[in-house]
Amino acid sequence: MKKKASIHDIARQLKVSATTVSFILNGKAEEKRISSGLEKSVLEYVRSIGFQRNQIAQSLRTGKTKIIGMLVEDIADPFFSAIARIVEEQAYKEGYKIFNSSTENDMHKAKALIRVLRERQVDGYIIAPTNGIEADIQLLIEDNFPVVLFDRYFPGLATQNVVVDNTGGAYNAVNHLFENNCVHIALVTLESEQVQMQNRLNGYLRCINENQLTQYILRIPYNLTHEERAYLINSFLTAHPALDGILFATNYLAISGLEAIQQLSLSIPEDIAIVGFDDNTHFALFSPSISAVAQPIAAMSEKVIEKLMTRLSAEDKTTVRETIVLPTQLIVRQSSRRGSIV
Amino acid sequence: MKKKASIHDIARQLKVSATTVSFILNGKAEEKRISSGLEKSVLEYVRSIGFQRNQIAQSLRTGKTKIIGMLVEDIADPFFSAIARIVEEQAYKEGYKIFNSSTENDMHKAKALIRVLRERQVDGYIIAPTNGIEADIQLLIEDNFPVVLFDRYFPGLATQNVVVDNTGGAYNAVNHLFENNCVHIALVTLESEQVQMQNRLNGYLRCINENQLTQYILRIPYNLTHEERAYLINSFLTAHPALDGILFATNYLAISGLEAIQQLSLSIPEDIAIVGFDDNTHFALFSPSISAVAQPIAAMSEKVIEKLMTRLSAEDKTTVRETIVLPTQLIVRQSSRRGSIV
DNA sequence: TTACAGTGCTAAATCGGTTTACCTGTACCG
DNA sequence: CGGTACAGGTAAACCGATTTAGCACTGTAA
Repeated sequence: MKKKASIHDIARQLKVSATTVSFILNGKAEEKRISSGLEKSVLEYVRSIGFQRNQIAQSLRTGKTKIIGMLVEDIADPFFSAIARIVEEQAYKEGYKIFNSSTENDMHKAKALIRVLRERQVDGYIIAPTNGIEADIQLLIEDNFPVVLFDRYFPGLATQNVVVDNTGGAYNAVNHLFENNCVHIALVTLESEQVQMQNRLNGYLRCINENQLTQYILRIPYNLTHEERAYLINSFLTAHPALDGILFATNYLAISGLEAIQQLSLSIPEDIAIVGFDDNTHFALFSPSISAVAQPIAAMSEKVIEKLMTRLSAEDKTTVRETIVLPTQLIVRQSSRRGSIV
Repeated sequence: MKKKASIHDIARQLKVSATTVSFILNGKAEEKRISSGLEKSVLEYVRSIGFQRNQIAQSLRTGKTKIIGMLVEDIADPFFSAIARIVEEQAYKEGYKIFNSSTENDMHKAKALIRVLRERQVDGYIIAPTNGIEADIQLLIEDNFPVVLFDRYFPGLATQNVVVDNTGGAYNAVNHLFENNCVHIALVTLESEQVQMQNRLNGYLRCINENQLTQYILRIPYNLTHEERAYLINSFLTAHPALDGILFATNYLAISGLEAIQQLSLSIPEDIAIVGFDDNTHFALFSPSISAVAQPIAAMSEKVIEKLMTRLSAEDKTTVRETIVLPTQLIVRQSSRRGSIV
């Protein structure tokens, strides 16, 4: 392995000091009163040997790694991977790299990952938090790290948060089902105390109560397989034959629900109308196509990285507490169109 | 921001040398003849203050960052994100983190990303290469970096490669269509010289020739939108009304193809039978469900990381050239079942 | 008594940058 | 001529770990 040239090697070759080379490479030639002749010849030499600075050494000295730690639920989930993609791209433009990790919504994994990220000296954090890591995040804040939470957050923490209007999105979806002649509308959700799930539940309940309907709620445990979820939904549908509309609180619950509905040979939307929370590229191509509450993924990602970058480059290191709520959009497709009551 | 404790701070507190602390923290106490009493009290103190070593400093000194650079085509693509997930998990177990970046199959982006990863001193590379970066990878090899290519590779390079049997997979898919009574079978593929696409083409051609069928090939440029692709496929189908079977060479081509077929109101599989290359969780839920050539994603990911880890921990730094070809599996669903010729 | 081995521990160099504090020489001013 | 300002640079400390070489002491055998 060829030994890589260092700034000192360059200095030696050109018979100048390493300080000078460093100044020039950092564009401080003028500020530090290096003659433009010398500047030019150093830059020329640096280019000619294809020098690349060692970022590790730089990080050690400056205390800045230009790395952002990101914790998502599952990087293979289309929602999170779409966000990761945009965040990575924006960060790249600012010279940052991302350490991305999947928590699987497991608090112990999340805690361990935060620990690793701290050892790695990341400059800031983007986290879709699991339950039970409130204290760990509090410690990050106390140590003055920029932290942006997204998708869900802890109301008690002084973080910057970027979420969607889960309550409104769920309300609109249920209301849409009601307007399409559904009167026994169920919510299939996760057994989860996370704020985004609570809000989807709240939106559902608000609409149910406003219209004096009966509530039907199925709570599915988090770590089940697709088949197990489909089985539970199947049983639920069988137990409540009156159901004529369902809001699925997540993307993959909708997928499992479709499976169950197929098993029972119910037809959509005639027997039962459905809407999913969180849209999916494929929903438009199912037949019938699936209605969904779409989250503004690009806008979310950009807000997340924008907020983090602002904190990272801020002189003022005081913590900011701010929650940005982005609107959802109900995309009506075939699965929920049954002609309105009128 | 609380100043984090360093190994020197610990040494000062305990009135021992930093050397001693370092030895103990690295489990070399016995080897370096540190008394077990001292070892215990250092470990105790370290635990009590929740000390975390600075990995940056460690990396600078040892020359190992324990970071792997990974280049995929698009981290938001389900194929790549599924692989990224497994690779990340395995790497984590060995104490490695991953820098993941999307090349968008753009050679300039890929080159720039490799440069960044080098500056960041990553220990090894996992790359789904784009065209035109053969030379850049060659440089990595010359500098003795472990490099594992996957999904596609350059036959001329001394890398370790993990790919699937693209030729066989395509052959089987076409053969399956033929056995299901298709006689005008098209291949819808990308305008790409990459080896995996060439091999899918070869598999198609082999089966077409063996059975003396006519070849119909549509090559779609790489960077089109879903709508543009659907439009091209629509025109192609219109121009060749005799077609009764299609193999789509990628996941998203199949999706765009479905759109085109819907537009033309053709019924699947009666009018036209289809098979996609690369399976998708949702294909089973379409109606009709979509047949696909499934790639062994878990096996690929594990091979990739296993090969890289072996090279990383090898004493012997000589380059290994090896290509692992994993089998694909044809998953027959409704979209291609039309009763055989018999 | 000397020499040698082993025990227990540490000083200092090192990795490759950045940054602070200062040095030397020349020009200019009054 | 003395003093000041500025141009053009550099030496050395520093970031926080690892690692090499070796020091001081004790015990033991010749």
